[in-house]
Amino acid sequence: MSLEPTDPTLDQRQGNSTDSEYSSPILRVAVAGPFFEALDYLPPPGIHRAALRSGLRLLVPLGRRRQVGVLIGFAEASAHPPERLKAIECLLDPAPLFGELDLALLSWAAAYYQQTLGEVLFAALPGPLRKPGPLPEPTRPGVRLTEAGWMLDPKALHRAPRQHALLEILRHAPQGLALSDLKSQIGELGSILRALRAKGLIAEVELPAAPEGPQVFHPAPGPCLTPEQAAAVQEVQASWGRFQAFLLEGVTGSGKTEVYIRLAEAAIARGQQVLLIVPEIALTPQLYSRLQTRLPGPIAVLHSALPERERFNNWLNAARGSARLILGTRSAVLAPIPRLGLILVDEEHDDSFKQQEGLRYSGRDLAVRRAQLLGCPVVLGSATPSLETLRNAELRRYAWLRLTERAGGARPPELALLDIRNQPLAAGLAPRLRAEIATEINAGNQVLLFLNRRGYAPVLTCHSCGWVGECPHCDARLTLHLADHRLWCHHCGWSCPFPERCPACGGLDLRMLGRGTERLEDELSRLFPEAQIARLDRDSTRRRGALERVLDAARRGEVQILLGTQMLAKGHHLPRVTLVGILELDQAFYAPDFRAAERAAQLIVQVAGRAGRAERPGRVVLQTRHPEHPLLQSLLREGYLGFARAALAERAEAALPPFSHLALLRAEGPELEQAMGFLQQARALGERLGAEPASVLLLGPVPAPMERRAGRHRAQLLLQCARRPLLQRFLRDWMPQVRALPCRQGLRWSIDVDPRDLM
DNA sequence: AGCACGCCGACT
DNA sequence: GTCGGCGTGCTC
Repeated sequence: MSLEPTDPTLDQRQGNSTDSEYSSPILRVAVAGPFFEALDYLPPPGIHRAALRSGLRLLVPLGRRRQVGVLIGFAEASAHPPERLKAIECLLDPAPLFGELDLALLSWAAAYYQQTLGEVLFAALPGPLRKPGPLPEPTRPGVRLTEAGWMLDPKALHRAPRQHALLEILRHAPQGLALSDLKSQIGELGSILRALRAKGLIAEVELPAAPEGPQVFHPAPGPCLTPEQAAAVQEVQASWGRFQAFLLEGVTGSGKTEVYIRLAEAAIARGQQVLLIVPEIALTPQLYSRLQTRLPGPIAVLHSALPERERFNNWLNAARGSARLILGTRSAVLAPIPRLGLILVDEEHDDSFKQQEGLRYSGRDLAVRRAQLLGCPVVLGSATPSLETLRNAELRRYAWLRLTERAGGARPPELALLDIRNQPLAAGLAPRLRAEIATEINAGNQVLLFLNRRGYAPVLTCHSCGWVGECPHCDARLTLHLADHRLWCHHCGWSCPFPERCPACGGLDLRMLGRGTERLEDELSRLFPEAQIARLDRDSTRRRGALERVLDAARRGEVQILLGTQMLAKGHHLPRVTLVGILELDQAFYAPDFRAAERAAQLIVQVAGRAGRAERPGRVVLQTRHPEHPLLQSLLREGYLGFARAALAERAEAALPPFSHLALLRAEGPELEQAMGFLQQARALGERLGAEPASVLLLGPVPAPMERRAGRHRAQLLLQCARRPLLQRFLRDWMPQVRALPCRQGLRWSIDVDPRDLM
């Protein structure tokens, strides 16, 4: 029978026909591609209507290609010309991967962040499911005996007992055994496997993943809750089954994690799944092992650094409901979780929740939105809540839970400003800080020094002619790294060998100005020759496990001075530290970026939180040339909340977030004029949109703060609006027009809704 | 994003 | 005379 209606009157008849093929509704399908809305398809012939359920992956024809799509809904009619509708090719999954609420979240995210549905979808799907193919069965890596392995005389390996033992075990498992099972039987086996593989006795196999059914666990008992923790747990439990956002404001060491665990326990006991998102991959292993001893049932870890297969298995366990707790970084908030009943966001203030490339979204904000869609509680935890979350708590949109005591009765660190104007500095340290460091070291304590700049020196200059080393591709100075004797651009990654002579005048008097962590380490070793010094920054921790090694050494007390960048601020337990010195954070309080002061205050409090976590009291010394700065003063006198109050007053004054909402249109190209021209046109379109959304302010375009970066010239147009819905409506009307603008060669642009910074 | 179509320079 | 450069436009 023909399915080619060309006459619209035919359509009429077909609409009324009883033939199910003609009366079937339109399928709305999200496909990977530049589509901001779902595409309409016809059902495939010969498939029963009931088999078509939203959340299924489909194979759809698109142009002359076939693409993966996800069925997100049904419609009675299509806006697309009916004769041009195609039928879907086939179903790819036996059962839907996404539930209605998962899909609602993804569609909402695409619309809110002005991204294509496909982009959001692909961010939500693990790699193997993005390819057009049936749902692969989850596997885990294993080994089995080869032909040679079976033939081998067991006596042949009498001089390698461990290899022999492994072969004996494998003889009883013709299908092979999973590496994880082998490991639990004979411990570390990397070298044994390598040896046997080299002899051709074993081969790798893919084994079916163990079914992650409910297992019998005997969770370790937790500590007694403090009254504050108990109250927090109780208050969240009072809102089971309905939407409520909570700010869990807990000073460092107050036991926020214990509150998460108790809540997760309770949700799991109700048969629900729990989502816990954390800002950094580095924080997951520690947290994972702690959760594992306390919570029943499988935990699925989801982050991008996981091997693809493992990530896929875990994703599937989340999607099929067998994982009880999903622990992940921001992208985990997009994963389908059918019985999700509680969402926890740890360190909610952290910038890394906002993805900066490609799909720009805030994991934290999506977590709140997801809880709202689901009707469940969401807990945002932090010692230093973001100003927007504090504002929401102040307005009672979020319930405000506070943990003010440190668990175990540890004293909070004392914060002091040290005015370094007119002070003779050595290694960048004022005499008083040097003296305090010496005292602590001599008393057998640890000192932590924070300097947020890696490398040896941020500037290399010629004393004869004034030449300064600059990146050929960026508007930035080159940082000198002595370890590899090179100059590096920290913005684009370009580098060159350290010059022998001045490239401009040939002079030999090249001087290194300023100080990074590498130089600080160098100078400290001369100031405190007997002290063991360890440095933690991206350069020193490049090798796998280096970070943990240094932290372990510090915890064992083998290190007296620990110095590093903001890497030090992130949740690591350093109970022996009694003195924290913060060098050079002044720039942050005067930086053009409106969030710089907030970030600096958070950093100070977080770094301070490393000190005196055990029975030893901690002291924090902040070196500054601006001890009178009002924000610094409020932080010193009234703590983080006092700072936040002052900073919020400044934001209100300037109508900056959270008192307004922003979107940033960025453009970059080989020439600045192109980028500016594009934004100029975009602005003109916005102005013509005119009268009604006049409440949206268009500011710019202006060149970006660092105009040239990686050889490209960048500019930006800022949108500011007092009310989020108005800004959203404006974007909805404006962006389609912006997308239609001609995009001349080499020009790239992107829209960033709720930008974290304006750089 | 792919992958077509389309209209102008250096090759057999 | 073609092979191929990537500018423009479409995909339900």
